[in-house]
Amino acid sequence: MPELPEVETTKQGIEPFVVNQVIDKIIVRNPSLRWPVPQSMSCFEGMVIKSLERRSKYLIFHAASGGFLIHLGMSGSLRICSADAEIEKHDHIDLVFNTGDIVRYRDPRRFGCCLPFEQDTIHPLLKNLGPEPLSDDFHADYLHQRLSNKKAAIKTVIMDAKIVVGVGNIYASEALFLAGISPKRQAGSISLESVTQLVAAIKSVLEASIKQGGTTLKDFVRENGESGYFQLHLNVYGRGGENCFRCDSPIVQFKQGQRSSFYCPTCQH
DNA sequence: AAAGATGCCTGGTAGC
DNA sequence: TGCTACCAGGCATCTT
Repeated sequence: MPELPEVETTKQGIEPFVVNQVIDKIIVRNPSLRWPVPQSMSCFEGMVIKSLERRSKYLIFHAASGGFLIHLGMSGSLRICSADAEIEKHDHIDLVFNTGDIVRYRDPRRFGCCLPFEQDTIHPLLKNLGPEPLSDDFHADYLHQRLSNKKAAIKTVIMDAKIVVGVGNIYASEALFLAGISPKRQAGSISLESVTQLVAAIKSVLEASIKQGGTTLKDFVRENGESGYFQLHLNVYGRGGENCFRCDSPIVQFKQGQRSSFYCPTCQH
């Protein structure tokens, strides 16, 4: 699953092949993504890509006029191909550059999207997003203020993109473990001191993961975008029934909303 | 009205 | 070998 670190890794991987390059052709083999890929994507043919930006888990291609955004959903990837590369089953979109390089979008589950926006507009999907977790705008006072009076469980709140972007299911569980906070805790009940630890934990988990992504950057450009959180040392995620590395008591798995949560009842309160 | 809870899209994989 | 259950991100659409 591309989480924020994977999207950042992808951005860095394709950037040299994209920025200041001209798109010759956009081939849409299957427009049935989360939302249909509009015909109007062809308007970018002949245009130069001026910059590439990541916001939350969106990649934003800024063209000479307007641009488009790509979300990788949960199974999407972008990779650099040459013209003779074999097209595989789930390769839905090609951005063919006049250098001969192709940015190929693959997404088996088609939960992702590719949507254009007009010059000087912000796409509705990018409005109302909270701060980037690794930016200075995401700090303890901010989060503590946003949590105040919230009755929902802390885990669901930190996964809410209006509060902070890019904290997926895996990182939410891991960060709460590092901060010693139970995922069930009512968000508004958490002290500023604990929130401070939580903010630090979110940043460190994401930073560690981006570092991991960096190690696979070369492989990514060569062929596959498989880079991974799975290389991370996971303390609780996916470890239901196994023993806590810190206290040796069993990790508990349960459902929060529709999602699996993992925590150590001894270490997290 | 705002906040919280639920639904939905899809295909790979684990388990039998 | 084939089947079913399960999982996941995040927006849309309900409830309360």
